[in-house]
Amino acid sequence: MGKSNTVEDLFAQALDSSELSTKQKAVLQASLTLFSRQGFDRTTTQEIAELAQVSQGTVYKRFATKHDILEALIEPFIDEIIPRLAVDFSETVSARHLPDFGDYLSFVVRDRLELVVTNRKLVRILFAGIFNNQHEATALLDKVSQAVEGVEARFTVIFSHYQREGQLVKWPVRQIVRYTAAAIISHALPVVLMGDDDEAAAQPLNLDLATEQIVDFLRHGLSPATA
Amino acid sequence: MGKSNTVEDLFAQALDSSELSTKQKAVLQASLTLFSRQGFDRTTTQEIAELAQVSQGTVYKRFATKHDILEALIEPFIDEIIPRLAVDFSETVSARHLPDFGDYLSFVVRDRLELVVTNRKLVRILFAGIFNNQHEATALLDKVSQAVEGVEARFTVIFSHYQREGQLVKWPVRQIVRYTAAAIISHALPVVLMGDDDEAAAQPLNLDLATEQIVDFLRHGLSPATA
Amino acid sequence: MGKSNTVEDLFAQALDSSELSTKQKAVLQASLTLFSRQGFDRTTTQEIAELAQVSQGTVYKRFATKHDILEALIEPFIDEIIPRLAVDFSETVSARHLPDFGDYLSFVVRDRLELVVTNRKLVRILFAGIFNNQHEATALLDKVSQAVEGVEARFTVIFSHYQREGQLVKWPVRQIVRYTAAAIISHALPVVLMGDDDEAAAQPLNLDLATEQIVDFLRHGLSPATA
Amino acid sequence: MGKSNTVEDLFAQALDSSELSTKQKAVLQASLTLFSRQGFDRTTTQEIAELAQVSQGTVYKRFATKHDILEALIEPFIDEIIPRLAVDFSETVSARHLPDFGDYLSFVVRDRLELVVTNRKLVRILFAGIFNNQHEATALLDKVSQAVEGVEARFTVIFSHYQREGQLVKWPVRQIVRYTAAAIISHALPVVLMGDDDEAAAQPLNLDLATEQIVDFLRHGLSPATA
DNA sequence: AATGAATGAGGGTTCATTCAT
DNA sequence: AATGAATGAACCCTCATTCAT
Repeated sequence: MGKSNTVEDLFAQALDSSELSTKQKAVLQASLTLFSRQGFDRTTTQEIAELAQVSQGTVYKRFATKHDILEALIEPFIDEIIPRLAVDFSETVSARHLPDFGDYLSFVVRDRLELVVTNRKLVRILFAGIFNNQHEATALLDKVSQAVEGVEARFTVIFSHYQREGQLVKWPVRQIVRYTAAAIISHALPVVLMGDDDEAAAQPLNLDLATEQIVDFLRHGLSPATA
Repeated sequence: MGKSNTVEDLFAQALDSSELSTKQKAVLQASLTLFSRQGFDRTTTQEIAELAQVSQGTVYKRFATKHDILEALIEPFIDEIIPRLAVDFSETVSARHLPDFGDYLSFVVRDRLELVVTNRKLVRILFAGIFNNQHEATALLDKVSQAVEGVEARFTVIFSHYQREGQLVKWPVRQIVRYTAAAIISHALPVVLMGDDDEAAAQPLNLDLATEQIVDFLRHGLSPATA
Repeated sequence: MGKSNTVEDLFAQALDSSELSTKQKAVLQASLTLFSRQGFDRTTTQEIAELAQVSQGTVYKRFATKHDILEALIEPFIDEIIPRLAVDFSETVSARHLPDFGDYLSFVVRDRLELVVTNRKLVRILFAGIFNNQHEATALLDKVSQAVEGVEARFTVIFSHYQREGQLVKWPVRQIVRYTAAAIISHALPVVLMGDDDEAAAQPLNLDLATEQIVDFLRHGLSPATA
Repeated sequence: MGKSNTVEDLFAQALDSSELSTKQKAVLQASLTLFSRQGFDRTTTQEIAELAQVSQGTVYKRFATKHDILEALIEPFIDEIIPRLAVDFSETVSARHLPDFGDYLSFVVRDRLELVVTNRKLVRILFAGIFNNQHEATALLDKVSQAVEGVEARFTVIFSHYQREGQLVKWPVRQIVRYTAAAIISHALPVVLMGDDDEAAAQPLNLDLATEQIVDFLRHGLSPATA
């Protein structure tokens, strides 16, 4: 059981646990699919009911409004998974004490890629919300900011190790994180944007290859040699 | 002045030229603001009419449907500006024959950053559309793909120059473009996501600083030295 | 003791007797309170179930529809209590043979006031139904008419006694009854309309004083002297 | 032009004036009829639209909610007509200086009867609301109380005149008003409760006869002679 | 060209009622 | 007898779109 399981488990937990009946879970699953496919506003509760093979009334038995369904999907992701993963993650890394920055990068990049790809429907919904609503955008950016701050110290420790050993440029943590994230997203974005209708084609990303390329890039940059 | 004007001019042209009356332009401007602020689906034609200080009937005098307004905003950006800029840009670059890859990067990065920041409302609308609708997403990805292909040859020429001189790693054009774009977006995203309600605070990005950081990153990468 | 018990007993009987389980009685009691407080249409079966501390299914175990609950509350009042009271009452009066019209009035007025106040929740429901629905109104007016007709002969006998002795004006029975009822209602209405949420404050009517005032009015009228 | 015109004019004014279009007035008229016939809660906006020969959307063009329609009907009656009539009325009476209490009573009773009968639909709606909702009941009782207080002084003046001349019992104003109102209502109630579907049969009350009976009652009371 | 009243299809939501456990 | 999850018809309301002026 590697990192990948953890991610999936956390999400599965969020859906499975709770006192949700089978039908309520079907409602959430259908909503996830439809919100992701055609957007929150263009998804009718009728459609949700049909896909979940449930009556419209059942949709409203547990969730008072359509927006509550959205929150039921997003909140566990925002409020639990993101911060928890951040902590788990940095703990795991320190524990392993990866001596080589390349190994560290491989680990981080692969883990993040997997997280995004696994939850790509949710990521799509999240981003749609952010781009659609400046309030949501600000609110989310704040949450992310706080989550990052909460674990920034850990990263500082980790990074300073590699920096002392001359394996990592001495930039502020945030800047290093930013470019790492950007490189990851540049690979993840097409996967996130592409349709999921054929669930079989849901793994169009070669995780190993992508990781290798990103790490290559992050280690050596575009320039083949330092001036 | 210089490049910046070009971008603005092109967009202004797209709005001014046409046979649009003052009121119709007000409609487009109001739609741009509202779609960007609260999303296409959550913007009513009533709201557009009010912000444009126009009757609801007037909105429909020129545009048959609400979606037509969206297209009137996006299409010039997609169909004309992007490809034209790509061409203009590569022509300008070849013409100038920047001998140093760093200079080239500075030029490219600053130009792109400015493009995104200037048109951030439109960018927001575009991304919201993409994340909200898998069809739109696929369609747009295709268009971008084609646009890139159209100018790929030019980039190949430019890049091979720097590559021959040992200033640029010998990766495929697409990969170089991808990471360049990713680094740019990592700086542009917060600006795009932040609200525009206070137009005065609309330039929270230090263009020079951001350009410098990105170029720094793209030239030397995270690693301070090559193994 | 005395008349008051009769009224309450009759109503209590109507609820207790039947083959109603404890829970079913709780349903009726909760319905009475809620229908009276917020109206039949604005009371949900959910609310009834909650106030009765019973599941929604239980509500429907005994009563096929929500309207059946209403009928279960109203019908005993309409079909049994009103006519029976009318009979009991006129019998009691004849039996006692009150020689003075003032004494007769005191007896009648107090009895009626008590009846209305004791059953004010039901009265509220009844009136709401009447004002809300012209069919119900007509139907009820008919029933009341019939009930009155049924005992009109008795009243005629009683009244003619007082009329012969010069204690009562020689108006038709209906007219005498009408004004008596009107005077009673003018005192009972505020009590009926006021809220019952604080059951302790449920007796804001001084029965003795009200009776005295009404009798005073009915005996002497507004004019202090006859022309 | 007698009193009757004044009452009708006031109500007509309330509907006609305002900046209501023909269709909006039709909506109000249809709502008045339907609310009165079958109650507010059992009237659908669909039915209102149909009776008003208007689309459902039109109903909501001027009134944001169904409840707003109710208020648009009731508020002018409560907030303007009632207090205004009270003032107009007492002024008229003082001006005329009716020397005989019987004449005064005739005037008052006829005027009130006419008011209630003319606006019987509204009265029905008002009472339904009161009996259906304890909050509304309390609120309305307060308003009525205030309105009465506002003109109580005038009545005191008028009444004391008759009282000094031995034409009126020396009871508090409120009590005299109460029994007068009760007697009026006892005649008006059947008319209010009866259906209006056949508008031709809308005058089932002989105004002259009813007035005469009530005045008779109020002057001499049930007792043919004072002890 | 512009207006704004009018339309009506369709959406989110409620709630009386049913039924498997 | 009792439960409470499930149902689905119907309701209030919204909003893109039309059209007479």
